[in-house]
Amino acid sequence: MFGFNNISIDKKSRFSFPAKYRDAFINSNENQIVITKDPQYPALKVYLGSEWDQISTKLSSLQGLDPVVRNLQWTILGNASVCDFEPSGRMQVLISADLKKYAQIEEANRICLIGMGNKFEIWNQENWEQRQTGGSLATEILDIVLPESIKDMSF
Amino acid sequence: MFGFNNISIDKKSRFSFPAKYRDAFINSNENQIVITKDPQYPALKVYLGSEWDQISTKLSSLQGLDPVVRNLQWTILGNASVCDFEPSGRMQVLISADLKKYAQIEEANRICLIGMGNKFEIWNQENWEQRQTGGSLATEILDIVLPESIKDMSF
DNA sequence: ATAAAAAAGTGTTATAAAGTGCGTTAAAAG
DNA sequence: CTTTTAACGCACTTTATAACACTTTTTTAT
Repeated sequence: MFGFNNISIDKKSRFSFPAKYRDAFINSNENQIVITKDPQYPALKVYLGSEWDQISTKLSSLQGLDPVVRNLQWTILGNASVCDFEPSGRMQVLISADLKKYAQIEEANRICLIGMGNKFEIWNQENWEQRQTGGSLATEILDIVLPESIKDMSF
Repeated sequence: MFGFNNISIDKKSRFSFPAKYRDAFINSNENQIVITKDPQYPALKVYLGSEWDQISTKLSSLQGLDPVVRNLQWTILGNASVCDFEPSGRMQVLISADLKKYAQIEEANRICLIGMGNKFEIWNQENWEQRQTGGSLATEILDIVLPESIKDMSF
């Protein structure tokens, strides 16, 4: 599941996955989708249920006294929104007001949905374009020193 | 699969692979083609499905908290367009509006398709000629410091 | 605490746009 | 001259989205 999609969100903050991903969803037997915050950028991560189970299990088992780990746990686990998902249906997902705000897509009625293989990212258009052209974003958090325990995780 | 081809794209932004590559496609049993952005130049990369599987698997497994890695993941994975491909048929492939724009082939109805062995590149004519004659392109991104993890990858 | 009102969430339908398939014409190669 | 290949045009199909209606939950006022 790859590629760039500029799609609309309706008045109730729902978007639909493009139809081209339907077969992949059906084949992987997913019936849940999880949206949460991206820990580094003003963007959202969208995981398939099975992928989320792995990540959340691993992340929540880590040593919670390390402040970097604890921050990741708060950001990723503490903001996750689990949605029932019917791949053979409309593949619609609601974005909560809180997550919209975090990704700065409050007023816009369009989002960029980026397929990254086993997960998706959701960006507001301006931020995505700025990232693509190498521009930096005010809110990005890059210079953290990662503890060994999460260096092998790919969120 | 080598060589230079100047071919047309139709009103719906589709091009067809030249017939001379048909046997090679049939022999390698490909039924998918993936187009994505070239990370350094305003051009597109075209991979065979099997080749893409290798590249995307490796790239998505890398440490996603490293900003250079993440940029490559965005560019290559996040812009990939997977097309069903029937080597015995018309071998037609659609170029998305977004990729057209990136490769600066918006208005033109011709492209240069360059066979590079196991992959192809798509250029707009002027950019290709400028590259061939040693000219530089405004948008090229060459001076990134690559992390060890991707130094052995050939995109 | 209860009822009314408002807000939030879910689902359906209609229409325009985008994508796909295929036949025909034009051009190139043998 | 015949055959193959590339380009074009059209019709059909699928997809995306906006508008609308309905249901559930939350809030507010009595």
